[in-house]
Amino acid sequence: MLSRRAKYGLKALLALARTGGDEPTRISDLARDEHIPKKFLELILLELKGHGLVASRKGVGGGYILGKPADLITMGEVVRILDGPLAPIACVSQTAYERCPDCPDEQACGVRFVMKQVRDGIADILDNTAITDVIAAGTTKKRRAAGRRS
Amino acid sequence: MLSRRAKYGLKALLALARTGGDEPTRISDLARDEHIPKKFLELILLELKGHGLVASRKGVGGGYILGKPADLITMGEVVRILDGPLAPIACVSQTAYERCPDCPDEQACGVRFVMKQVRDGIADILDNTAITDVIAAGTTKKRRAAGRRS
DNA sequence: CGAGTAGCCTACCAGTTCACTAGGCTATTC
DNA sequence: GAATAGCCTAGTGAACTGGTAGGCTACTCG
Repeated sequence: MLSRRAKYGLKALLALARTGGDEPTRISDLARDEHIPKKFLELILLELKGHGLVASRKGVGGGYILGKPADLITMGEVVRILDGPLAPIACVSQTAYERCPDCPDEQACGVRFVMKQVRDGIADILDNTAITDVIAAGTTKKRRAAGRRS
Repeated sequence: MLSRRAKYGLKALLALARTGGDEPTRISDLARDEHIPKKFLELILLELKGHGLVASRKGVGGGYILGKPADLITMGEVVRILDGPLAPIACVSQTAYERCPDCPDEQACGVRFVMKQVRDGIADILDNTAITDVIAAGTTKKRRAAGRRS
């Protein structure tokens, strides 16, 4: 499950990427346009800033801009920051591996076997989709974006 | 995230499928062998029974057996029963669709666009993997089970 | 310089979910 | 009819979710 935190964070980043320039966007504008509770968004952006995905300027004329090129920000990165590991179960996570206490032989575990495939499938999509890809798909959305991935 | 409920449920079903026959297995045996809290497993099996995935017999010599052929029980079905929809976000769910209140145009939503792919990826794996497939993969696990899916 | 703006930071909170546990009831078998 | 094994309802503590509140700090512009 994608939390609202992650959903809001993704929406905000997409919005920032769409406006493009180095003119910062205020939290309140972002919140209004994307229908996100302002104070909550504040927290989310702060966390994204901590990971360098966005940068901010204070005072009049301040706000947020992207912290690095939009094509270097992947959906996977954002989701991992805001929601933690992509893996449905810790014993198949690349970034937060932890073994199940109740598993005598990990290699023989059927649940793990299947969930590993699921994790790989999710990661394959999210780590290979940058926010630029999403925006591009959006602008050409009427004619079924084919061959989306590199 | 896969809850423990779902994990335990899957493990129990796999165990029941492995023993195969029509000799029922007791909850307490299942719990001991699979390292699952007994009372918790009881609840889980009860729910699976409600959906016909397992059947039970009471009294001496009683216990649980599969409620239908193992090759007709998919991982997706089990996860949906115990954990709800596979979709990471409700607006892309097939079984529990719900529109986001904060989305003016669903077709244009970038988050939805990507999460739809994720949902489809997850469903493709889980709905096409029956518990027999998992067991088969386990017995041949040393030589890299290739071409797993139909 | 100083007023206003806009982000920063800490704290708090209600509601829900998760992972169990308790304990009695009921059906079945021998 | 006693033992067994599943059925069923309830409860519970801890963690997480999705916010809100409110003051502080940095920055800009006149």
